[in-house]
Amino acid sequence: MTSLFALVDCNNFYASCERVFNPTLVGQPIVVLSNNDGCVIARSNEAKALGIGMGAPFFEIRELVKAHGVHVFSSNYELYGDMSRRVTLILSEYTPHLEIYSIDESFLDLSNFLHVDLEQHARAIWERVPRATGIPVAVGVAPTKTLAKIANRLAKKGTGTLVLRDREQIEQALRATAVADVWGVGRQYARKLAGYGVQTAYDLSCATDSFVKKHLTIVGLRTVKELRGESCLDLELAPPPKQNICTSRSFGEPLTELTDIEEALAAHTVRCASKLRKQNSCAFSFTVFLETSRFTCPTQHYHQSRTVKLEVPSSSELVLVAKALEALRAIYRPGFRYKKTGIIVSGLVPANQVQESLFSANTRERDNSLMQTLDGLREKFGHGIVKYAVQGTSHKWKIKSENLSPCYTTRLEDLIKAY
DNA sequence: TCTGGGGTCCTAGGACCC
DNA sequence: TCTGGGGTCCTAGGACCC
Repeated sequence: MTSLFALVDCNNFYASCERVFNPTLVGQPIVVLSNNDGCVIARSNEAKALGIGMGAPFFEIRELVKAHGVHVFSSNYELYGDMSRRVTLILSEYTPHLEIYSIDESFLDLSNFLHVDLEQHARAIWERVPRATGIPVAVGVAPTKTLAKIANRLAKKGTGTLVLRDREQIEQALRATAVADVWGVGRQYARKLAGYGVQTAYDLSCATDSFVKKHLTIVGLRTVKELRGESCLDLELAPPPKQNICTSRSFGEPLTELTDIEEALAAHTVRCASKLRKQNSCAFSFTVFLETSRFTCPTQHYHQSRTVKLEVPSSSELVLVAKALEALRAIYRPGFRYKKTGIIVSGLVPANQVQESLFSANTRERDNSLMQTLDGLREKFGHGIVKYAVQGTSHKWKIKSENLSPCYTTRLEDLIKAY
Protein backbone atom coordinates (compact mmCIF):
# COMPACT_ATOMS: atom_id res chain seq x y z
CA MET A 1 0.00 0.00 0.00
CA THR A 2 1.23 3.48 -0.79
CA SER A 3 1.78 5.47 2.35
CA LEU A 4 1.00 9.12 2.76
CA PHE A 5 1.44 11.29 5.81
CA ALA A 6 0.59 14.84 6.73
CA LEU A 7 2.54 16.63 9.42
CA VAL A 8 0.62 19.50 10.97
CA ASP A 9 2.85 21.72 13.08
CA CYS A 10 1.67 24.76 15.01
CA ASN A 11 3.63 27.91 14.18
CA ASN A 12 5.65 29.23 17.13
CA PHE A 13 3.20 27.36 19.31
CA TYR A 14 3.75 28.84 22.79
CA ALA A 15 4.04 32.36 21.42
CA SER A 16 0.87 31.84 19.39
CA CYS A 17 -0.99 30.58 22.49
CA GLU A 18 -0.11 33.79 24.32
CA ARG A 19 -1.47 35.78 21.39
CA VAL A 20 -4.84 34.08 21.16
CA PHE A 21 -6.21 35.75 24.28
CA ASN A 22 -4.25 38.96 23.95
CA PRO A 23 -4.69 40.27 20.40
CA THR A 24 -2.68 43.42 21.15
CA LEU A 25 0.33 41.10 20.80
CA VAL A 26 -0.34 40.42 17.12
CA GLY A 27 2.59 41.73 15.10
CA GLN A 28 4.66 42.20 18.27
CA PRO A 29 7.86 40.32 19.15
CA ILE A 30 7.21 37.67 21.83
CA VAL A 31 9.47 35.22 23.63
CA VAL A 32 8.47 32.44 26.00
CA LEU A 33 11.01 31.31 28.59
CA SER A 34 11.82 27.89 30.00
CA ASN A 35 11.05 26.91 33.58
CA ASN A 36 12.82 29.24 35.96
CA ASP A 37 12.75 31.92 33.25
CA GLY A 38 16.16 30.57 32.23
CA CYS A 39 16.27 30.58 28.46
CA VAL A 40 14.18 31.16 25.36
CA ILE A 41 12.10 28.19 24.21
CA ALA A 42 9.68 29.88 21.82
CA ARG A 43 9.75 33.02 19.69
CA SER A 44 7.30 34.81 17.46
CA ASN A 45 8.51 35.59 13.94
CA GLU A 46 9.15 39.19 14.98
CA ALA A 47 11.42 37.99 17.80
CA LYS A 48 13.26 35.67 15.42
CA ALA A 49 13.80 38.60 13.09
CA LEU A 50 15.52 40.47 15.92
CA GLY A 51 18.11 37.69 16.00
CA ILE A 52 16.96 36.09 19.25
CA GLY A 53 18.13 32.49 19.05
CA MET A 54 16.38 29.35 20.22
CA GLY A 55 17.72 28.39 23.64
CA ALA A 56 19.36 31.77 24.22
CA PRO A 57 19.90 32.42 27.95
CA PHE A 58 17.58 35.22 28.97
CA PHE A 59 20.27 37.32 30.66
CA GLU A 60 22.11 37.49 27.35
CA ILE A 61 19.19 39.01 25.46
CA ARG A 62 17.92 41.28 28.21
CA GLU A 63 19.21 44.43 26.50
CA LEU A 64 17.71 43.45 23.18
CA VAL A 65 14.38 42.78 24.87
CA LYS A 66 14.38 46.17 26.48
CA ALA A 67 15.46 48.01 23.35
CA HIS A 68 12.77 46.48 21.13
CA GLY A 69 9.93 46.11 23.62
CA VAL A 70 9.87 42.33 23.30
CA HIS A 71 7.02 40.79 25.30
CA VAL A 72 8.34 38.16 27.68
CA PHE A 73 6.35 35.24 29.11
CA SER A 74 7.14 32.49 31.60
CA SER A 75 5.97 29.14 30.26
CA ASN A 76 2.36 28.38 31.07
CA TYR A 77 1.99 24.67 30.35
CA GLU A 78 -1.54 24.57 31.66
CA LEU A 79 -2.59 26.98 28.91
CA TYR A 80 -0.45 25.37 26.17
CA GLY A 81 -1.63 21.87 27.06
CA ASP A 82 -5.26 22.89 26.77
CA MET A 83 -4.71 24.73 23.47
CA SER A 84 -2.91 21.66 22.14
CA ARG A 85 -5.92 19.52 23.04
CA ARG A 86 -8.17 21.87 21.07
CA VAL A 87 -5.96 21.72 17.98
CA THR A 88 -5.84 17.92 18.11
CA LEU A 89 -9.61 17.77 18.36
CA ILE A 90 -9.94 19.69 15.09
CA LEU A 91 -7.30 17.55 13.35
CA SER A 92 -9.12 14.36 14.27
CA GLU A 93 -11.94 15.52 11.99
CA TYR A 94 -9.61 15.05 9.02
CA THR A 95 -8.46 11.46 9.52
CA PRO A 96 -9.37 8.46 11.64
CA HIS A 97 -5.65 7.80 12.22
CA LEU A 98 -3.78 10.49 14.09
CA GLU A 99 -0.52 10.42 16.02
CA ILE A 100 0.00 13.18 18.56
CA TYR A 101 3.74 13.49 18.18
CA SER A 102 4.33 16.38 20.56
CA ILE A 103 2.49 19.26 22.16
CA ASP A 104 2.51 21.16 18.85
CA GLU A 105 2.79 18.50 16.13
CA SER A 106 0.60 15.70 14.84
CA PHE A 107 1.02 13.19 12.04
CA LEU A 108 -2.10 12.30 10.06
CA ASP A 109 -2.37 9.12 8.04
CA LEU A 110 -3.68 10.12 4.62
CA SER A 111 -3.09 6.83 2.83
CA ASN A 112 -6.84 6.52 2.24
CA PHE A 113 -6.85 9.94 0.61
CA LEU A 114 -4.64 9.12 -2.35
CA HIS A 115 -7.33 10.03 -4.84
CA VAL A 116 -8.53 13.27 -3.35
CA ASP A 117 -7.02 16.62 -4.22
CA LEU A 118 -4.26 16.67 -1.60
CA GLU A 119 -3.43 20.32 -2.08
CA GLN A 120 -7.01 21.18 -1.33
CA HIS A 121 -7.17 18.84 1.64
CA ALA A 122 -4.01 20.35 3.13
CA ARG A 123 -5.37 23.81 2.48
CA ALA A 124 -8.60 22.98 4.28
CA ILE A 125 -6.69 21.92 7.42
CA TRP A 126 -4.48 24.98 7.18
CA GLU A 127 -7.52 27.27 7.13
CA ARG A 128 -9.69 25.46 9.63
CA VAL A 129 -7.31 25.07 12.59
CA PRO A 130 -6.62 28.78 13.12
CA ARG A 131 -10.26 29.63 12.52
CA ALA A 132 -11.35 27.19 15.23
CA THR A 133 -8.54 27.68 17.75
CA GLY A 134 -6.64 30.86 16.95
CA ILE A 135 -3.44 28.87 16.39
CA PRO A 136 -1.80 29.12 12.94
CA VAL A 137 -0.29 25.92 11.49
CA ALA A 138 1.75 24.64 8.58
CA VAL A 139 0.86 21.44 6.73
CA GLY A 140 3.36 19.19 4.94
CA VAL A 141 2.28 16.08 3.02
CA ALA A 142 4.59 13.33 1.73
CA PRO A 143 4.97 9.54 1.42
CA THR A 144 7.08 9.16 4.60
CA LYS A 145 7.15 10.86 7.97
CA THR A 146 10.67 12.17 7.44
CA LEU A 147 9.69 13.69 4.07
CA ALA A 148 6.51 15.11 5.63
CA LYS A 149 8.76 16.87 8.15
CA ILE A 150 10.72 18.39 5.30
CA ALA A 151 7.53 19.35 3.45
CA ASN A 152 6.27 21.02 6.60
CA ARG A 153 9.47 22.99 7.05
CA LEU A 154 9.33 24.28 3.50
CA ALA A 155 5.61 25.00 3.84
CA LYS A 156 6.35 27.26 6.78
CA LYS A 157 8.74 29.29 4.66
CA GLY A 158 6.23 29.42 1.80
CA THR A 159 2.47 29.53 1.67
CA GLY A 160 1.69 27.31 4.65
CA THR A 161 1.07 24.04 2.82
CA LEU A 162 3.23 21.81 0.65
CA VAL A 163 2.53 18.42 -0.90
CA LEU A 164 5.51 16.34 -2.05
CA ARG A 165 4.48 13.42 -4.20
CA ASP A 166 6.39 12.89 -7.41
CA ARG A 167 10.10 12.25 -7.74
CA GLU A 168 11.07 15.66 -9.04
CA GLN A 169 9.22 17.52 -6.29
CA ILE A 170 10.90 15.39 -3.65
CA GLU A 171 14.37 15.75 -5.12
CA GLN A 172 13.97 19.50 -5.34
CA ALA A 173 12.88 19.64 -1.69
CA LEU A 174 15.85 17.50 -0.62
CA ARG A 175 18.26 19.75 -2.47
CA ALA A 176 16.77 22.78 -0.72
CA THR A 177 17.19 21.27 2.74
CA ALA A 178 20.43 21.39 4.74
CA VAL A 179 21.37 18.02 6.19
CA ALA A 180 21.20 19.49 9.71
CA ASP A 181 17.50 20.20 9.15
CA VAL A 182 16.66 16.56 8.51
CA TRP A 183 14.63 14.93 11.28
CA GLY A 184 17.07 12.59 13.05
CA VAL A 185 20.24 14.48 12.13
CA GLY A 186 21.43 16.59 15.02
CA ARG A 187 24.42 18.87 15.50
CA GLN A 188 26.99 16.12 16.01
CA TYR A 189 25.95 14.11 12.99
CA ALA A 190 25.67 17.22 10.83
CA ARG A 191 29.27 18.14 11.70
CA LYS A 192 30.50 14.65 11.01
CA LEU A 193 28.65 14.50 7.69
CA ALA A 194 30.01 17.89 6.63
CA GLY A 195 33.48 16.39 7.03
CA TYR A 196 32.54 13.89 4.32
CA GLY A 197 31.09 16.54 2.05
CA VAL A 198 27.47 15.69 2.83
CA GLN A 199 25.77 19.08 2.96
CA THR A 200 22.17 18.65 1.92
CA ALA A 201 19.37 16.17 2.53
CA TYR A 202 19.83 15.19 -1.10
CA ASP A 203 23.51 14.34 -0.53
CA LEU A 204 22.50 12.19 2.43
CA SER A 205 19.87 10.36 0.41
CA CYS A 206 22.60 9.46 -2.11
CA ALA A 207 25.04 8.06 0.47
CA THR A 208 25.59 4.29 0.51
CA ASP A 209 23.83 2.20 3.14
CA SER A 210 27.14 0.99 4.58
CA PHE A 211 28.45 4.55 4.97
CA VAL A 212 25.27 5.63 6.73
CA LYS A 213 25.15 2.60 8.99
CA LYS A 214 28.77 3.04 9.94
CA HIS A 215 28.49 6.70 10.87
CA LEU A 216 24.85 7.14 11.88
CA THR A 217 23.92 3.63 13.12
CA ILE A 218 20.86 1.78 11.94
CA VAL A 219 18.67 4.63 13.16
CA GLY A 220 20.32 6.90 10.60
CA LEU A 221 19.85 4.28 7.91
CA ARG A 222 16.13 4.34 8.57
CA THR A 223 16.16 8.12 8.16
CA VAL A 224 17.96 7.81 4.82
CA LYS A 225 15.53 5.20 3.53
CA GLU A 226 12.69 7.51 4.46
CA LEU A 227 14.35 10.32 2.51
CA ARG A 228 14.40 7.98 -0.49
CA GLY A 229 10.66 7.52 -0.13
CA GLU A 230 10.64 4.14 1.62
CA SER A 231 8.35 4.42 4.64
CA CYS A 232 10.00 2.89 7.73
CA LEU A 233 8.25 4.77 10.52
CA ASP A 234 4.62 3.91 11.07
CA LEU A 235 2.06 6.05 12.78
CA GLU A 236 1.98 5.44 16.53
CA LEU A 237 -1.69 5.58 17.30
CA ALA A 238 -1.53 4.74 20.99
CA PRO A 239 1.57 5.96 22.75
CA PRO A 240 3.41 2.99 24.33
CA PRO A 241 3.76 3.15 28.11
CA LYS A 242 6.89 5.01 29.17
CA GLN A 243 9.90 2.98 30.23
CA ASN A 244 11.29 5.70 32.47
CA ILE A 245 9.69 8.66 34.14
CA CYS A 246 11.81 11.57 35.28
CA THR A 247 10.72 14.48 37.45
CA SER A 248 13.22 17.22 38.19
CA ARG A 249 13.55 20.99 38.35
CA SER A 250 16.29 23.51 38.72
CA PHE A 251 15.96 25.50 41.94
CA GLY A 252 14.88 29.13 41.76
CA GLU A 253 18.16 29.98 43.50
CA PRO A 254 21.14 27.80 44.50
CA LEU A 255 20.56 25.78 47.69
CA THR A 256 23.14 24.68 50.25
CA GLU A 257 21.06 23.17 53.08
CA LEU A 258 20.03 19.54 52.99
CA THR A 259 16.56 20.21 54.42
CA ASP A 260 15.72 22.65 51.61
CA ILE A 261 16.81 20.10 49.01
CA GLU A 262 14.82 17.39 50.77
CA GLU A 263 11.70 19.52 50.39
CA ALA A 264 12.28 19.76 46.65
CA LEU A 265 13.06 16.10 46.12
CA ALA A 266 10.05 15.01 48.18
CA ALA A 267 7.80 17.18 46.00
CA HIS A 268 9.34 15.79 42.78
CA THR A 269 8.98 12.23 44.04
CA VAL A 270 5.31 12.75 44.88
CA ARG A 271 4.74 14.06 41.34
CA CYS A 272 6.72 11.24 39.82
CA ALA A 273 4.82 8.55 41.75
CA SER A 274 1.58 10.07 40.64
CA LYS A 275 2.67 9.98 36.97
CA LEU A 276 3.63 6.36 37.54
CA ARG A 277 0.18 5.48 38.84
CA LYS A 278 -1.46 7.38 36.02
CA GLN A 279 0.01 4.96 33.49
CA ASN A 280 -0.74 2.01 35.81
CA SER A 281 2.91 1.12 36.34
CA CYS A 282 5.12 0.21 39.25
CA ALA A 283 8.86 0.82 39.34
CA PHE A 284 11.52 -1.76 40.15
CA SER A 285 14.17 0.85 40.72
CA PHE A 286 14.83 4.56 40.79
CA THR A 287 17.76 6.96 40.54
CA VAL A 288 18.08 10.12 42.59
CA PHE A 289 20.49 12.80 41.39
CA LEU A 290 21.81 16.04 42.81
CA GLU A 291 23.99 18.54 40.99
CA THR A 292 25.52 21.99 41.00
CA SER A 293 25.36 24.30 38.00
CA ARG A 294 27.30 23.12 34.95
CA PHE A 295 27.95 26.73 33.99
CA THR A 296 29.16 28.77 36.91
CA CYS A 297 32.24 26.69 37.67
CA PRO A 298 32.60 23.75 35.29
CA THR A 299 35.75 22.42 36.93
CA GLN A 300 34.00 22.01 40.27
CA HIS A 301 30.77 20.67 38.89
CA TYR A 302 29.36 18.20 41.40
CA HIS A 303 27.02 15.59 40.02
CA GLN A 304 26.16 12.52 42.00
CA SER A 305 23.43 9.95 41.63
CA ARG A 306 22.31 6.87 43.47
CA THR A 307 20.25 4.04 42.08
CA VAL A 308 18.06 2.04 44.43
CA LYS A 309 16.46 -1.31 43.63
CA LEU A 310 13.20 -2.10 45.36
CA GLU A 311 12.33 -5.58 46.62
CA VAL A 312 8.87 -5.25 45.18
CA PRO A 313 7.99 -2.83 42.36
CA SER A 314 6.05 0.08 43.77
CA SER A 315 4.19 3.25 42.91
CA SER A 316 3.52 4.22 46.50
CA GLU A 317 4.62 7.66 47.57
CA LEU A 318 5.18 6.38 51.08
CA VAL A 319 7.78 3.91 49.83
CA LEU A 320 9.37 6.12 47.17
CA VAL A 321 9.63 9.34 49.18
CA ALA A 322 11.25 7.61 52.16
CA LYS A 323 13.78 5.74 50.05
CA ALA A 324 14.49 8.67 47.73
CA LEU A 325 15.35 10.87 50.72
CA GLU A 326 17.69 8.16 52.05
CA ALA A 327 19.46 8.14 48.70
CA LEU A 328 19.65 11.93 48.68
CA ARG A 329 21.26 12.02 52.13
CA ALA A 330 23.85 9.55 50.91
CA ILE A 331 24.97 11.75 48.01
CA TYR A 332 24.62 15.15 49.67
CA ARG A 333 27.92 16.84 50.54
CA PRO A 334 27.95 20.10 52.48
CA GLY A 335 29.71 23.07 50.95
CA PHE A 336 28.25 23.06 47.45
CA ARG A 337 25.73 25.44 45.93
CA TYR A 338 23.28 23.00 44.40
CA LYS A 339 21.15 23.86 41.40
CA LYS A 340 19.02 20.85 40.66
CA THR A 341 17.73 17.56 42.01
CA GLY A 342 15.37 14.95 40.66
CA ILE A 343 14.24 11.36 40.47
CA ILE A 344 14.02 8.91 37.56
CA VAL A 345 11.95 5.77 38.03
CA SER A 346 12.84 2.83 35.81
CA GLY A 347 12.25 -0.86 35.34
CA LEU A 348 8.56 -0.14 34.98
CA VAL A 349 6.09 -3.04 35.04
CA PRO A 350 2.31 -3.01 34.74
CA ALA A 351 0.79 -2.56 38.18
CA ASN A 352 -1.38 -5.66 37.80
CA GLN A 353 1.65 -7.87 37.13
CA VAL A 354 3.55 -7.09 40.31
CA GLN A 355 4.60 -10.19 42.19
CA GLU A 356 3.46 -9.90 45.78
CA SER A 357 6.11 -10.56 48.34
CA LEU A 358 5.15 -12.58 51.36
CA PHE A 359 6.31 -9.87 53.71
CA SER A 360 5.04 -6.73 52.07
CA ALA A 361 1.56 -7.73 50.94
CA ASN A 362 -0.19 -6.09 53.88
CA THR A 363 1.40 -2.68 53.52
CA ARG A 364 0.92 -2.81 49.76
CA GLU A 365 -2.81 -3.13 50.08
CA ARG A 366 -2.94 -0.34 52.60
CA ASP A 367 -0.74 1.90 50.42
CA ASN A 368 -2.79 1.20 47.31
CA SER A 369 -6.04 2.33 48.84
CA LEU A 370 -4.37 5.37 50.39
CA MET A 371 -2.90 6.32 47.00
CA GLN A 372 -6.31 5.97 45.38
CA THR A 373 -7.76 8.35 47.93
CA LEU A 374 -4.94 10.84 47.43
CA ASP A 375 -5.25 10.70 43.64
CA GLY A 376 -8.98 11.35 43.97
CA LEU A 377 -8.45 14.33 46.26
CA ARG A 378 -5.83 15.86 43.99
CA GLU A 379 -7.95 15.33 40.91
CA LYS A 380 -10.76 17.23 42.57
CA PHE A 381 -8.97 19.98 44.49
CA GLY A 382 -5.59 20.37 42.80
CA HIS A 383 -2.22 18.77 43.32
CA GLY A 384 -1.21 20.86 46.33
CA ILE A 385 -4.18 19.82 48.46
CA VAL A 386 -2.38 16.99 50.29
CA LYS A 387 1.30 17.19 51.22
CA TYR A 388 3.86 15.38 53.31
CA ALA A 389 5.47 17.19 56.21
CA VAL A 390 8.89 16.73 54.62
CA GLN A 391 7.76 18.83 51.65
CA GLY A 392 7.92 21.69 54.14
CA THR A 393 6.69 25.21 53.79
CA SER A 394 9.78 27.25 52.94
CA HIS A 395 9.70 26.43 49.21
CA LYS A 396 13.11 27.97 48.71
CA TRP A 397 13.48 25.68 45.72
CA LYS A 398 10.46 27.00 43.85
CA ILE A 399 11.09 28.11 40.32
CA LYS A 400 10.94 31.65 39.13
CA SER A 401 7.90 32.43 36.97
CA GLU A 402 7.83 36.17 36.89
CA ASN A 403 5.88 36.71 33.69
CA LEU A 404 3.17 34.11 33.83
CA SER A 405 0.03 34.73 31.78
CA PRO A 406 -3.43 33.73 33.05
CA CYS A 407 -4.76 30.19 32.47
CA TYR A 408 -7.53 31.59 30.30
CA THR A 409 -9.07 28.27 29.37
CA THR A 410 -8.67 26.12 32.47
CA ARG A 411 -9.29 28.32 35.53
CA LEU A 412 -12.52 30.11 36.24
CA GLU A 413 -10.78 32.95 38.04
CA ASP A 414 -8.61 33.51 34.93
CA LEU A 415 -11.49 33.89 32.49
CA ILE A 416 -11.19 36.95 30.31
CA LYS A 417 -13.40 39.74 31.63
CA ALA A 418 -15.30 41.91 29.17
CA TYR A 419 -16.50 45.23 30.52
C1' DT B 1 24.24 36.89 39.41
C1' DC B 2 21.36 34.79 35.59
C1' DT B 3 21.81 28.81 30.95
C1' DG B 4 14.70 23.82 30.80
C1' DG B 5 12.60 19.38 31.41
C1' DG B 6 11.30 15.10 29.71
C1' DG B 7 11.95 11.36 26.87
C1' DT B 8 13.90 7.40 23.25
C1' DC B 9 17.19 4.33 21.08
C1' DC B 10 21.78 2.34 19.98
C1' DT B 11 26.51 0.85 20.87
C1' DA B 12 30.51 -0.61 23.26
C1' DG B 13 32.49 -2.89 26.85
C1' DG B 14 32.65 -5.64 30.99
C1' DA B 15 30.92 -9.47 33.84
C1' DC B 16 29.45 -13.86 33.88
C1' DC B 17 28.19 -18.45 32.28
C1' DC B 18 28.77 -22.75 29.75
C1' DT C 1 50.52 -24.84 33.27
C1' DC C 2 48.15 -23.12 29.52
C1' DT C 3 44.37 -22.63 26.47
C1' DG C 4 38.57 -20.73 23.59
C1' DG C 5 34.57 -18.92 21.88
C1' DG C 6 29.94 -17.69 22.03
C1' DG C 7 25.90 -16.00 24.26
C1' DT C 8 23.38 -12.97 27.52
C1' DC C 9 22.78 -9.30 30.52
C1' DC C 10 23.75 -4.89 32.37
C1' DT C 11 25.48 -0.22 32.39
C1' DA C 12 27.40 4.04 30.83
C1' DG C 13 27.71 7.15 27.40
C1' DG C 14 26.32 9.36 23.37
C1' DA C 15 23.29 10.50 19.84
C1' DC C 16 18.63 12.17 18.79
C1' DC C 17 13.71 14.38 19.49
C1' DC C 18 10.28 18.18 21.22
